[in-house]
Amino acid sequence: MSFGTVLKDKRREAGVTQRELAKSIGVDFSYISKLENDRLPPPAADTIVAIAEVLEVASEELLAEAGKLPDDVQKSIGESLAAQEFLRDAKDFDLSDEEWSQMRESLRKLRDD
Amino acid sequence: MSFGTVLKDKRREAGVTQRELAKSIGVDFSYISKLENDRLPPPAADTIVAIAEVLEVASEELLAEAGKLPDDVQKSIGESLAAQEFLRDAKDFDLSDEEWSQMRESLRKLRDD
DNA sequence: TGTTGTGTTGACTTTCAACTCAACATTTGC
DNA sequence: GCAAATGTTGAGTTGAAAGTCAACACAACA
Repeated sequence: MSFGTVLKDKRREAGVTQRELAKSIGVDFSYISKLENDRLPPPAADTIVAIAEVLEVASEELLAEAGKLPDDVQKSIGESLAAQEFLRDAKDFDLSDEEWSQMRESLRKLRDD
Repeated sequence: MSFGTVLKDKRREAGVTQRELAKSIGVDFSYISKLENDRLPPPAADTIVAIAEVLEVASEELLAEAGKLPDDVQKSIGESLAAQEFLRDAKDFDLSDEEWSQMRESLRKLRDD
């Protein structure tokens, strides 16, 4: 499932035309067409987030398909040495979805005093 | 402490000239000069990693100063929906260094059964 | 049948990242 | 104090990201 395929499916589920979607995020409609047919690489993270908002889907879904991180997340973890160290380890461990989910739990526990 | 300042300090500590460093990573020496004086934005993540290797410093240190993630980490977490969800939460929590360190501990515990 | 709404394609543009090249300036060792 | 080593600066290059614009295709339906 490519980014284009997912985008096309989600857009249709939302009952929106390419022209409508394009207008509401401020790009040319032909650009949407090319994305849906994988003629162009996925757009910038901001644009993906804007698309997700219009189509009312979780932005992470489209972002992951595109292999991009939202800009704010990218910035906050990129600037933190401690976060970088964590991510290096996490990458080396090659966590499963289930394990990432458990890490989310650990996060929550860290905070719910 | 800018990227340039850190680079200059680390390079001098390593006892290496701009021309030597430049040659060993395959860029022009004038580029190193501009980086050290913050006349240009930090280089691509790959280049930063290459610099760190030559200077024998932990790449994370320079990467964090530049606000960049190494390409392999970027790729592996960018493509994972579960990782994205974790990072969204982590960013919202705005973890301290100490807390990131604890998360690393949780990671380790997840694996050493 | 023709016109309206929707999607596709090719060629081009604009901006930026990541540099290089040539010239000049400054510092350091003798 | 001068020559060699080292560092700085301005202008230009190259390639890729993120699109635009104009033209055409196609389906459907009045």
